[in-house]
Amino acid sequence: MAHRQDQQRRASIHDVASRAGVSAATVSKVMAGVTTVKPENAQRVFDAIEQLGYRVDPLASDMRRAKRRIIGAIMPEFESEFFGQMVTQLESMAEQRGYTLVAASSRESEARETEILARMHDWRVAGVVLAPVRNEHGPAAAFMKANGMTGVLIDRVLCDDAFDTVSADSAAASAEVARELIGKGHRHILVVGLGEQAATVRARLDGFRTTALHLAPDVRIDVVLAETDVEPLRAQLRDYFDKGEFDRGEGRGKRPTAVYSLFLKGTLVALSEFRRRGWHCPNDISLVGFDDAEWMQVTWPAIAAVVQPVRQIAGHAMAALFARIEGEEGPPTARLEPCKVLMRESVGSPANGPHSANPR
Amino acid sequence: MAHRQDQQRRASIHDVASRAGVSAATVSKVMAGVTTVKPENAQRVFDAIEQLGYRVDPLASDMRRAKRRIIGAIMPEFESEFFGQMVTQLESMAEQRGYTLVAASSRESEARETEILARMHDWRVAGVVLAPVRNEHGPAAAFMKANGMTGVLIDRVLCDDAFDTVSADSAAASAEVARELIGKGHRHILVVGLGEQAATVRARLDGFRTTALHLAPDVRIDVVLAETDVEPLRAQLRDYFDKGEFDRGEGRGKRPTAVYSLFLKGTLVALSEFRRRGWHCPNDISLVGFDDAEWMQVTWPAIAAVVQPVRQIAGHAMAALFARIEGEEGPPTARLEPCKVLMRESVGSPANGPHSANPR
DNA sequence: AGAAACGAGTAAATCGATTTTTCTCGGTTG
DNA sequence: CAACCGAGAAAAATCGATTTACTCGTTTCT
Repeated sequence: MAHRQDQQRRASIHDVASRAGVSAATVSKVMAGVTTVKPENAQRVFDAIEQLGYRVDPLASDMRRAKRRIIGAIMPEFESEFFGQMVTQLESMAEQRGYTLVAASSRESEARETEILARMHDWRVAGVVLAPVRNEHGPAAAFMKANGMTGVLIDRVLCDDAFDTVSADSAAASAEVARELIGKGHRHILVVGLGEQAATVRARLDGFRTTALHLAPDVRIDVVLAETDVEPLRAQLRDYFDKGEFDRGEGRGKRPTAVYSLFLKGTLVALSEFRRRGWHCPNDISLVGFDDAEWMQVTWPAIAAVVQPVRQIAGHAMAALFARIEGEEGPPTARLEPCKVLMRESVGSPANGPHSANPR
Repeated sequence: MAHRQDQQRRASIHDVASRAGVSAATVSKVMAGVTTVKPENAQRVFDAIEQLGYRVDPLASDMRRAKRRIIGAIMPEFESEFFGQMVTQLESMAEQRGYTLVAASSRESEARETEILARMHDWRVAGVVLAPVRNEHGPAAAFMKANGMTGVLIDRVLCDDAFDTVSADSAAASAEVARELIGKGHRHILVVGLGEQAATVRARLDGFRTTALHLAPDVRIDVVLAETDVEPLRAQLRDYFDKGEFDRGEGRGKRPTAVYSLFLKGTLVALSEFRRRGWHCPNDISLVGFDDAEWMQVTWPAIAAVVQPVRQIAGHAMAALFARIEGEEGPPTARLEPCKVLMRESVGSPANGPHSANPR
């Protein structure tokens, strides 16, 4: 049972050394597993460590090396399942290698992002996993480049000439969504998105549009994109539905029969706008959203969604990062991880629905 | 424009000192704002800092002090909105005071919780915000006590004899839920919960039961509690509904007319069980859940929920923690922050619903 | 005038570990 | 018998900032 100092200051390597009757250097060697130590002395050191409850101070230990055993992670936010899972994954992988993960949220601000990065640079982190607010061309990536930091970009990126990137294959997933919707007979689809500048949103939109037009050249695709905030998007969406003549009961001539949201918040906004109008899925309108969430399969109806492979993204990001930390050279890689599209009840065929604006 | 060393090793305080033609001690004093420095020298120091792009190494800076400017935060998980917001808040408050927040997730395991805590102790963090997996009597709190660590307990706690605690006033909120449900005429209510050992779950259950029985002594309250995992709860819940004679169409004699979930996951489980049976809220059954989530107000129907005051909890936790760090003495305080109860559409009156098991 | 006080600054110790260099001692070799 | 070798361990340097203790001048007070 090792409890000596209790709330006093903790034992240092010198305390261990003097108790074992050797020098601090020897203790260090024993802990590092160097073999040129007499077994007898090694045993005395182990005993002393045990008795004093000694543990290495990671701060002091890191002092001398240029790269500290710390990994920084910068996420746009912590509130969503996606980034929550991402941090959890990253944390456990960093831990496995004896690194400490320090996570910070940029709160969707590029200025803050750069600030955090500068602070992490101050800490001389070994590497950074950056999920940029917009895309790979922001000031944060530039900062990393300018300061020779080691890092990996994830999520809202496609590829970069300086850093490895890992993200979901948005384009492929969107193409599949397009196939599904077109296949079900939808010919007028509204795409809503948030974050006009996000690399992923662009890829999702293009992937969807290309495939949809290819499969059904007569399809009409409307787009409502907002820059950053959710409220402008809500306003624009409301406007879109108000200005169109969808509520005049002319049947399905003008009103979209399906909505594809490129972002989780967009799905929420679309849903709440449907509610405001008394529209139900899938009878009045179909809905698919990028990004899955736990609640989507328990609501009525269950919401169809594109599931991002969080584990894979985190795994490959960390693998790439540690490879670079260990000195791997070579051109940056750009990885795209395949998504799963879960077609749930919120998607139906336009033929089945009344597509009227009157609930019940 | 300060970019000299680029990817080389960064400037240290000695580099600044030699460039300014003073000693390192003087540089340190200038940065600390000590007034006994000749303005001329101070200026030279500032210039050198500017030119070299010098920034203090927080690691080295912390080396000498017993308590480092690091705050540890341990949450049961990162995936939920609640803890996500909590971490975001804690982070920004730590930052404001020039501290770095290191967040870790115990993944609902007490063993991991203690491990993380030990690692944070190694880092000699100035303080810890611990959201324990179960309650204030776990091994983690004991570890903190035994090692004289400074800390605050939040969320799944009531009060403690060694640490300040801050949590939502679960009992009061549950009492309000009881008032609402009883007021609407419900006389047979099912309470579902997860985490039998969590301090908060107990408080929520007791608060609800006491008030409900007080207002309507004839009320029947059934309880389905599962220990830790969500799957056993789902099984128990299914069992509960199967064994009862609720599906036999005997009207509202035996079937509960409302469900109160004590935990977010419980709300999801309840909802999915309703779906499986084709029950709709609020016509077939009413639902209120502890813990709010963004999606709850956009689904159809919107789910009634108890909103925890995350900001207040985080704020008071940090205030208490920093007070202790700065040496405040005195007995530990136990704070209960008031919740808001949002009665949304998922709650109705039993008189209005068919309470039949057949949907549509 | 001499002592005390003060202003401005520096060298050196310190924090706790790691790493390089140096030293010691027993044994071997020429 | 001196030179050499090598295992094992101690001493010292290092990492970068802070802090203590101390050194000069200069001014002020008695």
